[in-house]
Amino acid sequence: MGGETIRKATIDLVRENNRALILRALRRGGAQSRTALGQVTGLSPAAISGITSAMLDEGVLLQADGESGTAKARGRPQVKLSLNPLRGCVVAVMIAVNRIRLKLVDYAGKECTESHVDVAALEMQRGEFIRTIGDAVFSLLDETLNAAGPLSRIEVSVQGITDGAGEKILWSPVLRAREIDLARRFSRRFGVPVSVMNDCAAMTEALQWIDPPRYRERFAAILIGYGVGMGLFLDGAPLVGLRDSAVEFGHMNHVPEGALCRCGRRGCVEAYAADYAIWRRAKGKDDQKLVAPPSAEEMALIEDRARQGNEQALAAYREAGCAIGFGLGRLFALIGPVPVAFTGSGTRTMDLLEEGLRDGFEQSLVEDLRGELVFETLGDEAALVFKGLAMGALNRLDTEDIAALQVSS
Amino acid sequence: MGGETIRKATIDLVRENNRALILRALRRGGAQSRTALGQVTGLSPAAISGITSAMLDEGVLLQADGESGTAKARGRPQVKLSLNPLRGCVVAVMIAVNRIRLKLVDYAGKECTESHVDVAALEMQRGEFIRTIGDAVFSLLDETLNAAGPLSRIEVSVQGITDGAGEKILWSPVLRAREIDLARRFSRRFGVPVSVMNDCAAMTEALQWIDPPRYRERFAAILIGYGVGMGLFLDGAPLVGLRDSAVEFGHMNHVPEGALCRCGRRGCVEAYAADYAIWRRAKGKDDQKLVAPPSAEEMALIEDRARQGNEQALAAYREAGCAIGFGLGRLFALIGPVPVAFTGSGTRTMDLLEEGLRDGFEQSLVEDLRGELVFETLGDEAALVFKGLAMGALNRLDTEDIAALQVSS
DNA sequence: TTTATTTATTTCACGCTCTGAAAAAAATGT
DNA sequence: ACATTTTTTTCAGAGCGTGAAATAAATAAA
Repeated sequence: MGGETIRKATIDLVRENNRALILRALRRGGAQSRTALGQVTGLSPAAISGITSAMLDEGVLLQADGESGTAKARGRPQVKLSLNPLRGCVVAVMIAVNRIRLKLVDYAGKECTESHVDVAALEMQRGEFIRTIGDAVFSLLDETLNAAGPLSRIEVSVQGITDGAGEKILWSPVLRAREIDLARRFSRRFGVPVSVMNDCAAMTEALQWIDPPRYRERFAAILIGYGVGMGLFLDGAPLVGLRDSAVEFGHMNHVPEGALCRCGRRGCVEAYAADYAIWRRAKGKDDQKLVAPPSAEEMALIEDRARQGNEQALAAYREAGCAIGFGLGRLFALIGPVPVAFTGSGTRTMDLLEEGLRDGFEQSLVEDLRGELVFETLGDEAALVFKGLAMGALNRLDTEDIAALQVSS
Repeated sequence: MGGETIRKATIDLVRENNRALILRALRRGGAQSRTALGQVTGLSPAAISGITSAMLDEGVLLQADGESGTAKARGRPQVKLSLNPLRGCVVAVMIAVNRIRLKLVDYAGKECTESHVDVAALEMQRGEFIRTIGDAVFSLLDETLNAAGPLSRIEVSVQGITDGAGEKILWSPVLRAREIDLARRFSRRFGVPVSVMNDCAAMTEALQWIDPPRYRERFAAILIGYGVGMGLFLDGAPLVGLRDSAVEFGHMNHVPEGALCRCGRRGCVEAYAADYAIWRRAKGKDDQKLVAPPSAEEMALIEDRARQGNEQALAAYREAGCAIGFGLGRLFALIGPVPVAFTGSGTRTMDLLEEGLRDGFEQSLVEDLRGELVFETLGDEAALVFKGLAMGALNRLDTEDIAALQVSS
């Protein structure tokens, strides 16, 4: 309301805005006729006609010349327009512990090819690491051949902290190097825009496309597993810090002077809710001693024990849930209640966490006015992250590159 | 980046945007020549000429016909344009405990008249309360006579919770009634748009105008006194909840199962940092018992005692600061570090709070990466609130009413 | 098979925007 | 009185969306 930086508007801005409007309608609603686009966007038939014919010429759109979907209607049949898959493609890169996964998605949003590289990233030098990813992208492009258009964007996700501009990895628990300027290095090598984002931020972009009624203006995505991460979507965009990717829910303090966290401080949410925290609590270890990250098998053992009624294991899950619940309560105290999506390996035991979670939430909740805690648990976080990376990249491609009017034409 | 709802753009949008741009330049930079406006906005001389001549005709702008500020320059002298004070006026209403204060500000931003009504708001019925404020606005308008233009907007602030749309007071500690729909009632009586906002939200709007270099994109305003409130400015606009005014920093949990708060829950920041919390701690009272709000004299007594080295009093201030420090650390964990402005009666003892504040902040801080805690203490909160109300109202008047092109013309 | 009807899309005149260049205005210097 | 300098206005030009009319492409009816 107060201080958005307004910029000068020219006539071009109108066209760019309306081009983006039409692209978004097609991306969200799939192939549509010009008439349908007119209804969705509110633009006049004349405007739709002008804009789409330009985009057809540019090779951005495709006209469904063949059959008409709506047969035997009375008048002239609608001709459906769709995004041209060959207009370009984006590559989504997900950096995980010891494995880099890649997917290539065409302009229409279809996943074409994928690959992965197993690497000991924690032991790699910055240069080698960057080269490895670059080579993997190159191979994937090679493999795709002519199944998709030319590379248009690369989008990278990583667990950890990226910079606010989406250019660098500042720090990641899965990497040894710091301050890795992926964007500059890759955009030089591939000649296309490159962004880096936190994996939880990528998940929020995905949720928006997967379940728009629920995840619309404001919502949060929480990843529980090796650590605890959060992506926050606020007023139509992922919240990103001015200097870094912000949203360090896992390292928000839960209890002053509380349990020891990997980060060296005490009482972080993560020190109660991450794998290692649950494990050490269930094992009755000193919560002021750090433990090595437990394996999936070890966590399964703890889970079994809890399900068999072991008090200490149950308490570990309860306290983990409680830390998250208090954290959510504190978040809601600051930005109001928002729907939450949980993912990650830690959500396998969501039923064990839930009691503590609701308990902690209730205790830290401000007012009964504030509405209920609305959350759901989503399975495969990797699929979410990829979806978010791809849709984010395509969306930026639409608005920044394709909707934008070329200076020379 | 992801999902801003784009709307259809027409040619009118361009004009409206550029009109708003020029109005903002004049409001921020004071009277300026057309040339200067061109440099600030980036618009061509032709565009500036067209827009300003329309606004002069409409009576929005005023031309400084008399002397030229920059004498004896070589060429044709610049003619300064300014906002026409008589274009309209706004009334800012600040609802405080037992006193309602009003200021009338002309379109150019000058405070014209002010008044106040002493009322026992806590004992008033909804209808009587609304009528009392309305009458006060009426009297103020009467008193102003022709010193300002016609009433264009009313902006009301209140301590407590307003709705997200800025129409109702949902709950306030200084009022008995709930769900007071001021906007509808007043806009019917006065025939102008009316907004209601939380007092801390108003302060953020003020900070933006008072010290733009420091308070630009993101910052927080914290009011310490009878209670603890916060206004959060995020990406160019005050953060407001979807259903209510959100940002309940004072009732964000500090310690699970902690001290008893006025709100009935335990461990809220306010239960450590508000007047009554400091008082009861310094007096060695049970922190699980609520106490009546201490008077200014009683608080001064506690302050004296602390300054004389009384351990218990010092601890009260230290713990109050600590609660705020932890709260800030948690806020920063979620949205990244932002500059903070403190106001309110509680800041008289900022020196006593500061040690605990920095201590708590350090303990809850995530990384040394995250930058230092930058804050300042500002004196008179009422002045800030009024400034915020007035500038907010004028800004909305500019963008929503004056920049907007009339349908019939 | 031909004609009427219906619906989708395109075309065109119009009014609006900003821009760039040229013209006009208003001061000072010579 | 004329040249110079700077500000402001004017005007042609290109681009945009709109609304109305024209065109296209199908089915239903004759």
